[in-house]
Amino acid sequence: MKSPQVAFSEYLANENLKMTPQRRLILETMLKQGDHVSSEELYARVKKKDPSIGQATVYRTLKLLSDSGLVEPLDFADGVTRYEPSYGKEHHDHLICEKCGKNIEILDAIIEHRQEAIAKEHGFTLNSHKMYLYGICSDCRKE
Amino acid sequence: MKSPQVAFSEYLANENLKMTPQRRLILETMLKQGDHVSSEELYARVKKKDPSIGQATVYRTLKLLSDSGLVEPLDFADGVTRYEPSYGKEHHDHLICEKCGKNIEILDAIIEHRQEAIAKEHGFTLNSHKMYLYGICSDCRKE
DNA sequence: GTCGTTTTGACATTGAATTTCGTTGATACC
DNA sequence: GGTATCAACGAAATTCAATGTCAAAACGAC
Ligand SMILES: [Mn+2]
Ligand SMILES: [Mn+2]
Ligand SMILES: [Zn+2]
Ligand SMILES: [Zn+2]
Repeated sequence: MKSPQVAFSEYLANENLKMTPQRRLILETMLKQGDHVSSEELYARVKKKDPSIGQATVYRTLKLLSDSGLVEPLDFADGVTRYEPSYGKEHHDHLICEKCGKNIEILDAIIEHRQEAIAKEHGFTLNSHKMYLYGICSDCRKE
Repeated sequence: MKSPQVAFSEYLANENLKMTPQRRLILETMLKQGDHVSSEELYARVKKKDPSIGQATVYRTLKLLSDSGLVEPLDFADGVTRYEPSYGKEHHDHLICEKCGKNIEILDAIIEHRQEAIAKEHGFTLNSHKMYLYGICSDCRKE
């Protein structure tokens, strides 16, 4: 399997776009950062390495990373779009505590299978899905 | 089962809020309109009946209707929050064509059951969930 | 009627995300 | 080397849904 960096370079080349130091740094930071980062949060982190970078570039690059499938946009309903590295990673959904924000990654074969079946029943080819479960975790329930 | 109008009045009374002509009209229009309306769209429709109404009132009333459980906010990822009447209606999720926007309401007992089970496995009490399936419908695939 | 509270509509403000625009920087060709 | 071309950049302006502010109006209690 190609490295994310190579996959991104190939995507850019394919779209007649260029790999740049900024794009490289943003991808690098995103991969290190791990999960569920907002554009603002990523911008702050990137700025430490390269204070001259603009936040429009971070927004623009996150869009490129989404389009290329390297990164997945998430909607935890907290007012900002968050992202997680998705290249080479198994798909998963999220179980979120509405009180403390705790976020558990879940994957259920039965659900995934039913989603495909439902789409097929209605004549759809399924491209993607979003599923978020919202509740209260055991820690928060104790209080 | 109470009518939505009565249920809303009772909710308002319970919260020490008042039923007003504007709130009545907005609820009435929402119920007639049916499914998947944005606040702007609803505002346009309401304005025809009462041109003096302000759109802040529509936003405010939609919030009340959400809080009271009469209406459900939806996120079809098109940049605006949409709403549908939910009082007395069975919960459902959505299967959306990414090309033509066709929107099919779905409900799968197996999925709903698994969602509960997953939450329980992780010690969560499940409050709600969002599930959207995105794909291409058969009509759009023909072209 | 008066008083006190809630609601309203007009308007201003917020904040994430996008767009604009002049400059920078890489690549290609000579 | 020089220079023409064009994508990409950073700063700032703009967009747009949604929320907040505020003075006036409506309502209810008395
Ligand atoms: Mn995740
Ligand atoms: Mn629906
Ligand atoms: Zn919690
Ligand atoms: Zn379609």
